Amino acid sequence: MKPVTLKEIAEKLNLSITAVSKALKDYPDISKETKARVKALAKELNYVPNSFAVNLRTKSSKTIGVIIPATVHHFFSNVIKGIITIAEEHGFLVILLQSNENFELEKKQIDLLLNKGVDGILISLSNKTNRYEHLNKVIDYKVPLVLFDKIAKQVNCSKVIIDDRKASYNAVTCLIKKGYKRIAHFRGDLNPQNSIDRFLGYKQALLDNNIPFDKNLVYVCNNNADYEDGYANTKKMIEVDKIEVDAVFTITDVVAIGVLKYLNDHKIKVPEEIAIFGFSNWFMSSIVSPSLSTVNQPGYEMGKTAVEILLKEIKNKKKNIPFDYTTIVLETELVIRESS
Amino acid sequence: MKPVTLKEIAEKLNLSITAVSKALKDYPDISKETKARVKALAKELNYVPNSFAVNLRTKSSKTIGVIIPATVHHFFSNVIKGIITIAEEHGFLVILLQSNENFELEKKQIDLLLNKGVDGILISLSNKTNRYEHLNKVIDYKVPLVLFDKIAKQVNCSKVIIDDRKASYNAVTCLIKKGYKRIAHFRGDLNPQNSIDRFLGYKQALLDNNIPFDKNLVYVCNNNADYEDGYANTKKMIEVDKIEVDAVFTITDVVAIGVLKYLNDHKIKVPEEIAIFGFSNWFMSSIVSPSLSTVNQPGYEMGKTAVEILLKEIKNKKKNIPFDYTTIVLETELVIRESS
DNA sequence: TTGTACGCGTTATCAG
DNA sequence: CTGATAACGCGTACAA
Repeated sequence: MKPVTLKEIAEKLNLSITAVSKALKDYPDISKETKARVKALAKELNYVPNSFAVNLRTKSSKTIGVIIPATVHHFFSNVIKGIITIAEEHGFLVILLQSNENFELEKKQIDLLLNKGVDGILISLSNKTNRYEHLNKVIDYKVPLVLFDKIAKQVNCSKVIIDDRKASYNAVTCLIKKGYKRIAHFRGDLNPQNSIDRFLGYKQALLDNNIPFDKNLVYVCNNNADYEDGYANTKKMIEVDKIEVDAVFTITDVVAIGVLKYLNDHKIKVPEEIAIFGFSNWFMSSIVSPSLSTVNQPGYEMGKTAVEILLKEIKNKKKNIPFDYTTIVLETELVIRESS
Repeated sequence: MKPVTLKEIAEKLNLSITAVSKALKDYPDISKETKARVKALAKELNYVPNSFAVNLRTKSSKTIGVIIPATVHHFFSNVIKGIITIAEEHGFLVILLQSNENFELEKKQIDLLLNKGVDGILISLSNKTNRYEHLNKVIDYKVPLVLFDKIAKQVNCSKVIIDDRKASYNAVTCLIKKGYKRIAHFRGDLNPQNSIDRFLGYKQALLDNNIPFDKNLVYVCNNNADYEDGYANTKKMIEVDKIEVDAVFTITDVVAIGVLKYLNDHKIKVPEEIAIFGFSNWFMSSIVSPSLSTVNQPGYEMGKTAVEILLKEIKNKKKNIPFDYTTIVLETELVIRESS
């Protein structure tokens, strides 16, 4: 089962390697007849080009690298699916790396991908990332780069995001319109843009509706914004801080489910006593009781859009066509359910 | 920012390319002095070997391919995390592909990986896969192959699994011990080994405890064994078929959550009227009310074990050390919670 | 229409 | 200790 090479085909057909190579690629300067002979034999022998050699020659690998903070989040699973699917349709394979919210690891992984010779890189930044030399290095190397979801505005490249601030503003406004007045916010880490924007949207919505902003109503989810954060923060808010609220707006659905669990466990009625509003539209939020109001965040589409931009940049770069960086903002919408 | 090559270093140092190459790889036949000079300059110029060239020369890419049916399942997310993490620690990168439970796609993806020249392949089969030429092709090409989770016994290669039959047997036995007698089973598709084994475990547990097997108590989850399946099957069982049961054992936690949702919606008390037992120990099963009894299925560890075996086979193959295929069976345990 | 010859960047063999 | 030289398999400008 030794792989067949151009050379072998050439020998069997008494042709030069060049002729065979050209014939297979339908160069106009090869006779129809030889093309047919070559192709027939190639098919018969099951010829496939050695991609290592092709890579070396063409200086491209038909491979893109993807770095995400975590795969286990349902949102990222969908993004990945979008990326992989579309990339494959265009003949590109995807190398997946996970930074685990670790800045140092993220830097190392960028280097790994660069050394591997990927044709482009897609990345969603870790929460800890606050310097960008590694990304600028990618740009210096002229390797197309697209940031998605968790981005840094300072970096000069294409981006795919949602308008976190607006989405968050709309969610909180919706709560206010329904009469909720003391709205807590369980925010994410202090560093990520995401988390900042959602917080700012929350704040703005309050101010625009003449509700004073009260920093005591803001709790930080340090534990990676997961279920525990929601539960623990609710517990602290109610049992320790004895703060009374009539609604909670969370950075994430999983956190919201933590809140819900606490409230359910303590027979606090949702939404009568306290309403909940999540973010991301994880499928579980439609299943829990009461079902959760949330913001729909299009994961698959984000992945799809990000690769599409990346592939276009890769193509343009190869043809030496200059291109501008774009920032695509995907639409989100409110999903109103029982919890608000 | 042009990449530096061995040649350039050689020229600047008035050495041969060979000497430089050897120096960098610490060959014993290069003087300490030259080694030092070469390494110093290499570091200064930021030399990194061109991996395309290395691949071509060494006929290996330090890359492994992974095919899974779906990323969105929490279980597979964990497996992937295990694979990626361990592979990276050993200097291997991972190309991820998703078959979407589609046999044709799976075949195509195997070819893609083979053509890419990955050093090994890890695969969890799609539910539709019932022929194995594509896997045998991998073996013919002498590319190390490890099956995990959804495997085919017929294929001659290493495997990492859990003992589905035993796990299932234990779960059902546990239900019986607690006094449940009419236990329904919501099984998976008819084809996958997984699904068959869990069904057989269920059946065996009944027989061993003198409970007659009743095929009317078995429902198939055709819809990819997800939430909808659980809900719809419960509805059908109760409303249409009017079958009375005192417990339901499901192929998966998500299905179990569907069952739970229906029962909660219809004020049927869990576990007093109907008990539920799931499979996989998804983190949501500890959060829903009542929390779900389930079988813990070690995803991360499965991924980790599978790559470790694969990497060992890759290494042995390179050194021409013969090796035997192994089948590792990972331990599962019952997690008893409120629903049973 | 076909073939020659060279280069891609590295590694391996062998001679000095 | 060091360095030619030959692969690895393919692509392409140029010559024939």
